[in-house]
Amino acid sequence: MRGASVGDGGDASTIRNVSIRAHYPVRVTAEPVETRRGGRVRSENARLAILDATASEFARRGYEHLTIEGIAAAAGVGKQTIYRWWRSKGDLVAEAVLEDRLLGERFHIPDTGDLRADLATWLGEVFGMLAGPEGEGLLRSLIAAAADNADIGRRLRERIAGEGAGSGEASVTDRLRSAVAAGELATSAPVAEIAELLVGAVILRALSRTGGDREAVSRLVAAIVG
Amino acid sequence: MRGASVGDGGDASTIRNVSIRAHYPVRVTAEPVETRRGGRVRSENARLAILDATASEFARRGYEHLTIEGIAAAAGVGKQTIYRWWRSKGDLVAEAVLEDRLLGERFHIPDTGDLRADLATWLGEVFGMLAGPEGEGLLRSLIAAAADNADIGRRLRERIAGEGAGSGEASVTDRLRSAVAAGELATSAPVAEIAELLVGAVILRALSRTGGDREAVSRLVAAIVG
Amino acid sequence: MRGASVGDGGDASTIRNVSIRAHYPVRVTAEPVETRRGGRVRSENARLAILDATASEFARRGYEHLTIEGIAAAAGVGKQTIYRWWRSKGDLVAEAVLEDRLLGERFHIPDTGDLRADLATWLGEVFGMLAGPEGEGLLRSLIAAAADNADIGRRLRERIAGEGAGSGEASVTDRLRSAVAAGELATSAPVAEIAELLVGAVILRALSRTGGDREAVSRLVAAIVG
Amino acid sequence: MRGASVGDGGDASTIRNVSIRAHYPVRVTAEPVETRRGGRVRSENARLAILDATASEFARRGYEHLTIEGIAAAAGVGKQTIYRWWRSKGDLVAEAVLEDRLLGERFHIPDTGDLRADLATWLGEVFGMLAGPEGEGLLRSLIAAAADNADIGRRLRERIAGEGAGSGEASVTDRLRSAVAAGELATSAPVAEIAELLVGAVILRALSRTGGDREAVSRLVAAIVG
DNA sequence: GGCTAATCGAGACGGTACGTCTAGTCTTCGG
DNA sequence: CCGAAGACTAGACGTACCGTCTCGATTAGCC
Repeated sequence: MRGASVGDGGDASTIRNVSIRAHYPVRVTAEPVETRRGGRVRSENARLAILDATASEFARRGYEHLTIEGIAAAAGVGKQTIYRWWRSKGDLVAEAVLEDRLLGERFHIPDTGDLRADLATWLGEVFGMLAGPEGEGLLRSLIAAAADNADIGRRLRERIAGEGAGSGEASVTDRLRSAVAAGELATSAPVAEIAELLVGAVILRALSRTGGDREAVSRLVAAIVG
Repeated sequence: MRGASVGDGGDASTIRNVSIRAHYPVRVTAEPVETRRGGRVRSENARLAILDATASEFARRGYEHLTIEGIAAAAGVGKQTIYRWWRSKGDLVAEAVLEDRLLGERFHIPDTGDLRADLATWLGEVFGMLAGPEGEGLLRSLIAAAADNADIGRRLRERIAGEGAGSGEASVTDRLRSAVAAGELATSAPVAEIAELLVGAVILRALSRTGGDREAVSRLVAAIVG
Repeated sequence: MRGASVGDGGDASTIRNVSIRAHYPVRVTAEPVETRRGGRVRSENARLAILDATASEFARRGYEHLTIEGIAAAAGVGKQTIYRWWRSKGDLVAEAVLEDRLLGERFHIPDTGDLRADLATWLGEVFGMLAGPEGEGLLRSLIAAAADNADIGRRLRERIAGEGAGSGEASVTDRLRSAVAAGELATSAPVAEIAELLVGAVILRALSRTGGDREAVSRLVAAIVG
Repeated sequence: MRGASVGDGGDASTIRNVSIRAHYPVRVTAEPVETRRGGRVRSENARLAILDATASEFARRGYEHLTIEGIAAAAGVGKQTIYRWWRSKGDLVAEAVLEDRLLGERFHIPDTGDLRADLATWLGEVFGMLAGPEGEGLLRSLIAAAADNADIGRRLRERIAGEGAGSGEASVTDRLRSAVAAGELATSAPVAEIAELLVGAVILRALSRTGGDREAVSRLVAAIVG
């Protein structure tokens, strides 16, 4: 299936993020960058089409079966346009993760004031997602991607366990800090470590296909913030 | 590079394990198994050569760059002999993991009587292995393999976090139980959950390429068995 | 599709021909052959099943796509039973041709007393067969077989052009001789050469996919026995 | 044995013929061909290397044992480049025959003014070639190829028996016409049929491995142009 | 009736080649 | 110079057969 051609009208008005690599016309930083001489500028349309295609192909086929050719076809783009700006599919997926095209709101953790309940709710949701058919392979695909590409690994950790996850999404660490502020957790509580252990357990469950019922969830919560 | 041919002299005297699939002459169980009619029996030599080659290729190139052709060549075996007995490289690696060809003693956890110290030692070693060049990709490759193949995921969990890891290797859970028996840990301690959280954290560290110094290790230990 | 097993009841009562190779129980020649000691005798059932399967597979798929495995399966026979008695599929087809399993009556030439008319009839039939869907590939497959295997080539020539074609089938040469005897052709007529030229033309037409209408046929006949 | 890589420098200055298929830059016809948009053009270097390799492999191993992989390796070309432009080895050989890479001057027929002598000379040479070791399999391989592929069959017939054989090579028909013009043969002589019968006889001799001494040759000539 | 020996169906073995797919690079045209 | 298109070399994929090598099970002739 071949997507419609992107065209290249140049109406790059909907820039959503900043590219990782240099030689990009629209930038946040003000540095002039070796003042390019002549030549057509990079097409923002193409870039977005590629990232969109990456996200949808990733969701559809998983990281392992992701192909550059498939992405190029789905994006209506030449392969070279991808290779010109990204070194590998790992890079590509890393940027898609960075732009929050893959995780979405799937790892949102609530804040009702009751930390243990919130953690249980969150874990329950995530485990449910793992069991479900649609999200079944998503997290595992992300894990495979992270195993392959350092940037993805780092970003995945920041996004879920880290602090200041960006994109307005609260991470587990953020929720724990909120609990400390609310007096639910001791000030001395090792917030970062707890988050790390919790997220690690989720990943292990994803890898071992071990579902988790309500009781398993509460036992896990009790073990870490008992 | 082509390995020497396996030959097939039939001197399969060093059987190390039991095959996963049926139709195999040497078995532990006494069941006669649908009494074969005709046909040469499966070559144990070929099976072992394939698993050995799988292990060494895996260590050398990682799961993603593992090729069936490479394994066949290294094992001195026809490709069909692999495809006859395993459906995919995932299956192949799963059996190699099952037969302890990949992990070896790398995740051995000591038992000196001091649980916290032992856990710290173990975490330190594992983190060190992650940082080192040789084991650098090993765990991440195993994670990728587990993301791809359910059997590998399950087996990996059992082997490291599970109980009765088999092969005489003690798992984290085993060590924790020993601590409970020694009175170091309360009888009510959620042993399985602690092991899971700990192993999960290791996997997360592997994915995020986050090293861990001595202090980070002790903070992690304190957070979980403080 | 696997043919029913041949069984091996030993009721080899319907022997139709003599095997090419030695070590066969039923023979014309009386030589005792290195007096075998013990051992099971060759199964005539298996031999016939193999030749039948060869013929039907040949008709169905042609010489190029004939496979030993296919024949073995269709005959309900082990591959080794084929390799024990024939060296190649060429040998196998050669014996099938020898036993008239492939040509049948397809190249029968009539004898009405009018040589030219008979030749025209014969050529017309053969050309018609070439055009038809069923016999379309048959002659070409035989040609391919002959190109591959000397025995087949020789036998094919004998059977169609040669004298004493055996099997009660009259060859072109036989028909020409009959014409000489009837005074239709001069005693000095180069019978063998005429037959050769005629059959060669048929083969060339088969290879070049050149059909031949009634007129083309009579022109050919006129050119050779004008 | 792997041929040197073709490179692709674009110095395709020695174009020898016109490709069969479309989408090719160098053409005789002036038709603009659906005005290509983008895309690298077909490499003439690769095309020639493939056809050369086909010819040499054909001569060396014969049609049956010709392999696409062998040709690709000998031509220093990827397999896909072959499959992109030809559907089968039959197609490939057909184009090689079309470009006169296989027959060469081997079937050249002399014209001394004495038709019968010339035919005898020609037949003698061809039969000699059939007997010799180098050309032994060549004609039979071509026959096998023709049996497999219609284009080859047609072309083979044109080239040897047909008129206006192209490539400046005179065919048997051409020689017969010359004899008619010289008054050696009656104007009413069925030139085409005589050529066909003669060439057919040659093919039959090739298939049946029947050599032909001087006398056999003259008998054949006498039978057809007596 | 046991022994010896060669056959039978069956099917695993090391290999070769198939035709397809994708990687990453290179080359064309058009904007 | 960018971008779409698409040909290029390279090499792995999973399948089909090759011809060989065991298997257990028959089935003869000879003791």
